[in-house]
Amino acid sequence: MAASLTHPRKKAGRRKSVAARLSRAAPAQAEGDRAVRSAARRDAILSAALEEFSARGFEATRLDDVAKRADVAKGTIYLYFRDKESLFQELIRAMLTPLVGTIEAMGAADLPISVLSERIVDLFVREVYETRRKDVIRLMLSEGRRFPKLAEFYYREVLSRIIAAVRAVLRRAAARGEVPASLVDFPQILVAPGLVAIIWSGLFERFEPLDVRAMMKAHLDMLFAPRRVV
Amino acid sequence: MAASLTHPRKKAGRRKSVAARLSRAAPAQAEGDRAVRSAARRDAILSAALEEFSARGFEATRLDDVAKRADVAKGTIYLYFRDKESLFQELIRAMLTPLVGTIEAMGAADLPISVLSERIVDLFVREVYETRRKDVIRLMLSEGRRFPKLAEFYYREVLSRIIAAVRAVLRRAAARGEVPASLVDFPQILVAPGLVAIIWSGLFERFEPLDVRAMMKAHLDMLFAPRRVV
DNA sequence: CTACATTATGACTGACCGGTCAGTCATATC
DNA sequence: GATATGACTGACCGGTCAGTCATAATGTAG
Repeated sequence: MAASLTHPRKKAGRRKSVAARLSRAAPAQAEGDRAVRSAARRDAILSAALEEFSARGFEATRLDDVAKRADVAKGTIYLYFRDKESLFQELIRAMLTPLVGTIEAMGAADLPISVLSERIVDLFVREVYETRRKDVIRLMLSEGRRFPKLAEFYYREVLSRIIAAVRAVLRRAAARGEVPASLVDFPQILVAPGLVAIIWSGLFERFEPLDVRAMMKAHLDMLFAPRRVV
Repeated sequence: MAASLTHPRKKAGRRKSVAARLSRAAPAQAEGDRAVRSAARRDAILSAALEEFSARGFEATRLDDVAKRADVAKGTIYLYFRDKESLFQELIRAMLTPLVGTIEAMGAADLPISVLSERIVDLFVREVYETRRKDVIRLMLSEGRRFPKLAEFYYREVLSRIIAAVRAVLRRAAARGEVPASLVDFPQILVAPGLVAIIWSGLFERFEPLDVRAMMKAHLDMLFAPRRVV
């Protein structure tokens, strides 16, 4: 499965010719071939959906457009997903679930604050901000409210685990006196500027650009600065 | 116009009877009476729109429902607003514009950081978080992307002025060494937890409640804590 | 009280779109 | 070569809803 979601929106001739080409190329794995092509289609649909949903939002996205973009008939979508909402949720799940492991891994290594700070910024910028995940998170923020199921899934499977990992790191750092203890109570503070940057980039970037890296760095420097008084 | 936006959703009999009642009650100010009733209707519509929009989002909100809630026929809405989008934008404008003055006023007084910190939290909680403005800001975040005009208006008339006011305060504080200089470059950091709290309350409050006051307090304490090194 | 103006109404229209399903055709199987 | 399979298609249907407009109610002036 492992959705690649990169499908480069090829014009492509009729499916006929594609199939014809493939049929002789790999006659051995008829079974596997099917599965592969099926997964590819699913990915194409998810990728098209990502594009459309993040450009227009859930309600305004037409499944006709998703189909067109994925080079697929509308009916095909319904072979892979129960309905529009299901497609939407699947998209978010596929994009955000992998983040958890990455972050938990980072939390496992017990690093000094100075290194950690850099890692956090890097992880966020490279794995989220410069990625389609930025759009997916934006979608989550915008539409989550109208999909309680989705919000719940996201909280249970993603957010709560990320929070737990971050807390663990913060707790150790706090014990060493590297960060204020109250940060352990509100790990949200740590990521707040990241979220604000995502929002800002969608709404106001064109009026006033924002240097995410610099902002996060500045923020972490403030949080992690050595104190006179604890 | 000064939209009150509080209209308590009265069932109310047919307009006929209301008018009949009023017609004898205040015959003197025919002119003023009209203007007053007209403004009241406008407010009723805005108030109903706020309710519906913030419950369902822009696209999913039916003008039929807004009309019903405002105790008005659908056509009446079109006497006061050009179209659905116009109603939406007007709503946001009416709710958020007043904030600017309040914040600029706060910025004018040159207060020590300890007092200021408290004021900021208080202002946010009392004027936004415990208010319908929270919902309006949520709407702005969710839908702003699909209304570039709205985002631009909001940036020009509200955000940029708030940022300017906040920057002025921060600059003075930084000069006194009370806050890190980099905070002047990224005033967004100051409000980031407030925004996160708004988002959180909409999506995850039911799983894990969040004490906004405490979080903002904690955050500001970190930003404003005395440093060993500048 | 009549005539005219203003304001309000809600039935109606037409575009739009999610979801369906009868039919097609490439491929697999015999 | 003949037959079976099921992935795929896209025209179509039914419901929805923003926006319109003919009509009605209310208010004003003479």
